Amino acid sequence: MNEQESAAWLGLITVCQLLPAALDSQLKQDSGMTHFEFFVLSVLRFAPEQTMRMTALAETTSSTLPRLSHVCSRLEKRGLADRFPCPEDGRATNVRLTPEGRSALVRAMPGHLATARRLVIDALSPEQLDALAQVTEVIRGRLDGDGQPARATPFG
Amino acid sequence: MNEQESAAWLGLITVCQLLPAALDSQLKQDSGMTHFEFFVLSVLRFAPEQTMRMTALAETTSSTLPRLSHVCSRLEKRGLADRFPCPEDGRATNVRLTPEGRSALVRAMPGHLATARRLVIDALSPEQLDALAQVTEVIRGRLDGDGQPARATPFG
DNA sequence: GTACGTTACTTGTAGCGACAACCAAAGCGT
DNA sequence: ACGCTTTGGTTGTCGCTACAAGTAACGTAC
Repeated sequence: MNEQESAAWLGLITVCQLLPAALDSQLKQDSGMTHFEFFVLSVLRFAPEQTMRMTALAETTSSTLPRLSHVCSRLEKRGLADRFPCPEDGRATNVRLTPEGRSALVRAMPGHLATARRLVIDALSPEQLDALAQVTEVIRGRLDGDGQPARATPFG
Repeated sequence: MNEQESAAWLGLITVCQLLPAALDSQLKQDSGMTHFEFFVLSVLRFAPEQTMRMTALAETTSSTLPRLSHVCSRLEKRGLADRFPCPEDGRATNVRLTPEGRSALVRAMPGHLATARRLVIDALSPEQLDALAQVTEVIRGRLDGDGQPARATPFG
């Protein structure tokens, strides 16, 4: 690894360690919820009927099904969401954002948005934002197409 | 948040969620250690005498002291590191990389490096790597100077 | 219609990190 | 020398996530 590469790598893993902690900390303190919980509620909010299947929700939140299941249990216990069996598929479960969930989300929004701006968005130029979006998209592609590929050349 | 901003933000938090998991998974599977443990060993390796104070190690690994303490306990239990009181300061503790720790690190290196290349480094152009290094550096600065500032204007 | 495999979730367990409480040694003022 | 504060670290508890195992419903082949 040359100097440029290790600078980028070290920077990335450092941010990956610190940023989630900072987001969790702010949301936990100000709104009593995890960043992941916040994210789940956010996604639900823009779904039709504020409702989604567990699998779909897990996919769009880049999470695993067990994790989401646990999180939904907590949200349900707090009255922020509720689950009911899917009418069309007896195996599936639907999660729905409750009015309380929606209002909790709305209350949490400004503080979280301010944090996002302060820590990241307002710190970067438009060009840097663009570059960040591109870079993260590329990495996301690699992470999705994971498993054990490794060889990318057509002659592998 | 405009489209550009939300693309960058969403991309970043997604990567922050997936990348650490991927790194942990690979290292756990192939070498039986966490990415953070690997990182700690890596830092120790290049310290004089392969030795560092807990506080200094916590700082350079961007971690908290309690966390590092727990991790060092585990490493010590596995014989990869050992701790001894600092001669110059009775309050302080020194951590040292053992020969076994060094060899475990060396064994884990190639696989981890390959993963880093596959998921991130080889996926990006030199310009993108540069941009990534810059962006993460800026964010790191914001995260460090955290606490409760928020107001940056001289008239705040 | 029944056996088999797959899909969709849930639950239990174990491990790691955050936070707070704690203890001990230094530094400092008097 | 004596307290007070600060610094350096450890320990205990709780909450969250990963992983594995379990359950239930669906689809399909026979």
